[in-house]
Amino acid sequence: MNIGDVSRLSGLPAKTIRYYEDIGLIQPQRGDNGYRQFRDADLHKLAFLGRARALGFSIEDCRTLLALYEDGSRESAAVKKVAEHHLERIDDKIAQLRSMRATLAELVDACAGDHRPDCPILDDLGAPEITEDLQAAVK
Amino acid sequence: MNIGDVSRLSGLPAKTIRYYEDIGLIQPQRGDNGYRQFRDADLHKLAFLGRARALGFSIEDCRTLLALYEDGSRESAAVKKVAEHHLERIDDKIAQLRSMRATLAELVDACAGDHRPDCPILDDLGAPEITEDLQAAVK
DNA sequence: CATTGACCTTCCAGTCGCTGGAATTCATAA
DNA sequence: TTATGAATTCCAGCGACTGGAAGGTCAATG
Repeated sequence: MNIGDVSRLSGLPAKTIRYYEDIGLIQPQRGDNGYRQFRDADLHKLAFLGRARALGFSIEDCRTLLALYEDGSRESAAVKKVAEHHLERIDDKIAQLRSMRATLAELVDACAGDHRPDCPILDDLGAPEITEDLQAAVK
Repeated sequence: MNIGDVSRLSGLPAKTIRYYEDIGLIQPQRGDNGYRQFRDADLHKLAFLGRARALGFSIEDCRTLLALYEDGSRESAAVKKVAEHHLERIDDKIAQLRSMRATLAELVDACAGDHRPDCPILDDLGAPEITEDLQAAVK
């Protein structure tokens, strides 16, 4: 199989596949013409990588997971540890985004969004210690 | 004020402040010794940028917001539009992360995490079409 | 006056995970 | 033969910084 075929089959761009070879995630053989020759095992690895990346695992995590995948004597605890750690990072990120979202939604709600210049969003960015709530509390 | 002072006051690393000057977000003056001289207005801008970045706005959004902030004749609709667009991107990101999280949590739950090699996480990454649910459905 | 140490400067390189583009070669069909 | 498409390598760029090297400046101390 040439790179175009595995690209179509795995759903990964050819550029990405070459990059994965560059960083040592896969080692496809080469034909006489210099073209990469992919076997089923290579395609399988690429599909594995595509799915791990879709779950948000970093490339280094993917490298680890792939090694565990190929190691018949692995302990599932090792895999679970990687996944749990990643899960925590995802949770952290979600929490951070939700906090941003909450603040931003409040500001968007408070903004008239008309032709006038008055804008609670800019007010907050310019001086967050004087928010509507605080102003209300002071009055 | 020197860069160390504004760094402490704004909470932004000095490196970041220099970077913001590089990309034209701020234009501090220079003293005879070549040191950047920050005025209150510069500090104010930096604080504004720090808060906008903390809400996840891109640098280009920040540039836009700063321009609107300094334009007394802006329309709040313009600000709101930027913020709403950003809110949508945040929502997209949260949705994507939650989807990842759900899949990953399922897999982590299904994994014994002991000394044995059997691992539903690797099974799924290796061949997602045969998940536990599907296996159950087939049986 | 010399030295120390904190602070400032610029510039270059690296991060992460690709992605785009240029220049070139190879394969295949009309 | 020629056109087209697919493959190759290499270099550069994205966003938003961050680290580090090499050197200049400042204030205080011995």
